[in-house]
Amino acid sequence: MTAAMTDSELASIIRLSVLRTARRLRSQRVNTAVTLSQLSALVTVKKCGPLSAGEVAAIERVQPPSMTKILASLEAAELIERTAHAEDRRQAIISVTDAGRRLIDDETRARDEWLAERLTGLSAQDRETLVRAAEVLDRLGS
Amino acid sequence: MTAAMTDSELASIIRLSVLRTARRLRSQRVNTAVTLSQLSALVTVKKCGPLSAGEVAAIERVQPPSMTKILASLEAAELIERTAHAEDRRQAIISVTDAGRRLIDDETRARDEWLAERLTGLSAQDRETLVRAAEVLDRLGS
DNA sequence: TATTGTTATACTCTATAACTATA
DNA sequence: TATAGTTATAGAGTATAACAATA
Repeated sequence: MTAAMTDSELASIIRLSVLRTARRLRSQRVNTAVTLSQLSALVTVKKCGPLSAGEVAAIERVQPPSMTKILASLEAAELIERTAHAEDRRQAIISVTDAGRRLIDDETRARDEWLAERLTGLSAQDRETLVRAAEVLDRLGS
Repeated sequence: MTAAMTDSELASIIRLSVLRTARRLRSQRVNTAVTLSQLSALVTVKKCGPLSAGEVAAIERVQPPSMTKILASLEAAELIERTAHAEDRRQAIISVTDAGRRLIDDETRARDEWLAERLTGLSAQDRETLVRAAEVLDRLGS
């Protein structure tokens, strides 16, 4: 039956499912320290090493002005820091502070509680499906 | 390797993937007739038959005041209509108008274009994974 | 009193347009 | 001129608290 599904039908199913799941994840206000968008950017900087603001925006798939705001709040909270670029004074190299690393650990754990609880009830096959789907979704946009 | 993955690790992967995909889907401003949240509610009313406002909010997993706004805009655009409930005058029964049905067809096609384009490039196995993942995700929150 | 829904308000998220500083 | 980033502004999306109407 999946074989008979058109791209448009498949797209509709995925779109609605992703939208609703994202809504539920975003509404998990477990800890008011940082928002989900801030946490996501912070994780990216930690994972992908020191980056310029533009590079973080590209990876997170938001426009530069949106990232400016996110980074400003992270910097104000001393979760990231900026150091001068050696050759280009327009750019600043952004890296995660020790406090940022600690917060990622705490916040990720707290935020994932809701999701992890439900994942516990899944079969090994369902879990495998989700891991593969995450990989496929990430590949879609690149 | 998936077997060795903790719930928290799995949750992180899914959370980031869903967040970024949702961002991309939402930013698809292909047609300014309705927003993605409005379209989603409209599709729900069409699919699940005539519903009260509270029922739509529950299915869409938003709080009642959020749905009030969404429904008000849909009604102003004459995409839905309300009829009195036979027994309970607090409720109004919401249904999709003919214009609403036409808009769903047009808008869904336009919005899914971006996604459908990318889905075309996927293997049958990847498509199958996405369909199954959508089912698992929908099941998670219920 | 309990339930359904709305109004008032505020905050998050994100975008586009215009601007500054540097290359 | 072109590029990296920021500031200004606005609109979408959603929530909580307080309220009104009806059961």
